[in-house]
Amino acid sequence: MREGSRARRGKQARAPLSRERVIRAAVAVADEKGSAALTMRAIAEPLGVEAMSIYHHVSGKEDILDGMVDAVFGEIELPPHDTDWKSAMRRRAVSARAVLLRHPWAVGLMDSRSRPGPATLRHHDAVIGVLRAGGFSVRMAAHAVSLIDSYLYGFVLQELSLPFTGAAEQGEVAGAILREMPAEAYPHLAELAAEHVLRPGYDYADEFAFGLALILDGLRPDETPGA
Amino acid sequence: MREGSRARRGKQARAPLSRERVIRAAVAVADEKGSAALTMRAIAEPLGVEAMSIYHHVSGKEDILDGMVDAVFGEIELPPHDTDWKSAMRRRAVSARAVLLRHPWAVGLMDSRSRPGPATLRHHDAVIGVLRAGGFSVRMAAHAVSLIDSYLYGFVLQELSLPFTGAAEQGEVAGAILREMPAEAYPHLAELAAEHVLRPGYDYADEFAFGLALILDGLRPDETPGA
DNA sequence: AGTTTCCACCTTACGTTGTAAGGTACGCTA
DNA sequence: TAGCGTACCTTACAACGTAAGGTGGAAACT
Repeated sequence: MREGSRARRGKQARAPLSRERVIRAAVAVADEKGSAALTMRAIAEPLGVEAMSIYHHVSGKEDILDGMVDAVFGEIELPPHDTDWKSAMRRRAVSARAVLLRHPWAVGLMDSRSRPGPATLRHHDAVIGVLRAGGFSVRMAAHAVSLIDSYLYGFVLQELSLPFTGAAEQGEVAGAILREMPAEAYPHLAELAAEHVLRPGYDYADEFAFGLALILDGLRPDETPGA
Repeated sequence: MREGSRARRGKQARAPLSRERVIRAAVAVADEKGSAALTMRAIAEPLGVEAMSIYHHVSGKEDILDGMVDAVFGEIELPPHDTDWKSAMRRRAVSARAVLLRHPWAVGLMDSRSRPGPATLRHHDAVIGVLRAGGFSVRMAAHAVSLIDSYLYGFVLQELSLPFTGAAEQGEVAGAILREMPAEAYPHLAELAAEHVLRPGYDYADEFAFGLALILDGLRPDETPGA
């Protein structure tokens, strides 16, 4: 029995590490310095600790990455239960996109990381739950989750691979790329850039709502006949 | 004038390197050993060359990664011009998915890589071209491309993050995960697993067609009114 | 022909990475 | 007081990307 052994009176030493504190620090480093700067030494430093000390609380870097992905899922707003499934799915998707943009390294980590954490499982469980409550069959709920999440992750992936983030910058960079791109070789790309992307007010982020609406309107709780 | 200086008669030495040969070798290494094993030394070895020699033909590893992504786009079948836009888009998407599964590292490289190569540009140009020919306005074509590609990349991303690849393995691993997952904590997940994913004959790959059909059926060439 | 240039590749070396192995100091229990 | 566990540190190593400079033979000029 060693209950209460956590008590830590007097001698105000540095708070002890924990898996959670390590992962939180890792998320902060990745957010601020980028995922390439996410080294064990960089994680340890803001914790006031040497790199090797981390290994007493996580099993290795892979473990940290798993934890980071789960932490991100924990930030995503669960779909609300007090509306129709469509509004709930939309809210969840919008929240998820915001979170994934706030942690740009997250989508990149998602492939290669196949062991979901508790927050991830709870998240998916809630999403399926809302669909089931909305009248979706198990099979249709599976279809819907796959479709919505594919769109979500793919959209963010594309958004992140654009060489800019704000609508302001957008025109500049796109214009520069377009300039060094032979317009006669790629006429449709050139047309799309000139008449759409480079127009003032264009923001790729606006595309998200279009696709999401199309998908949600296409989904229906009742099994599609003959499928 | 040094035309013809490429002539290389007699003395059958090792064929000289080139950016293209380096990139091809890199693709082969990533395909066979995984993207983690994609080191300069690993790329050099099958070329019969030391790592540093590569730097005479590419500017660095980033350059190789850019080239690899472009090579992957080059493998994707361009949408055919001799059918309706919907069939063409479907064929292209199916081909793209096959290629991305053949090179599992490609989706992961796509974010972080923002300078598109010629094959990538030609690919996108052809896709937009088919949509325009099908009656899509520039604006609607942009919507459609964004939507379809988001779904495509996102679907493959999810497919790759599954800890298995064949339908056979699928049941086993999913069953194992489910066993160590408290069913009462994630009831909907458990239900979905038990009644859908673990059923014989289930294959996540089949989901692709469902979402793609829904998206393509939701798209229409004519501008949506009021948008 | 002799000389020079140059190109393709190699050697060596450096700083950084993840992490294995083992050391050290403090506080709890006996 | 003795012993031990916990929590952190030190040192060390193989492998990474790549900077800097070397080498040797074929091509190009005189």
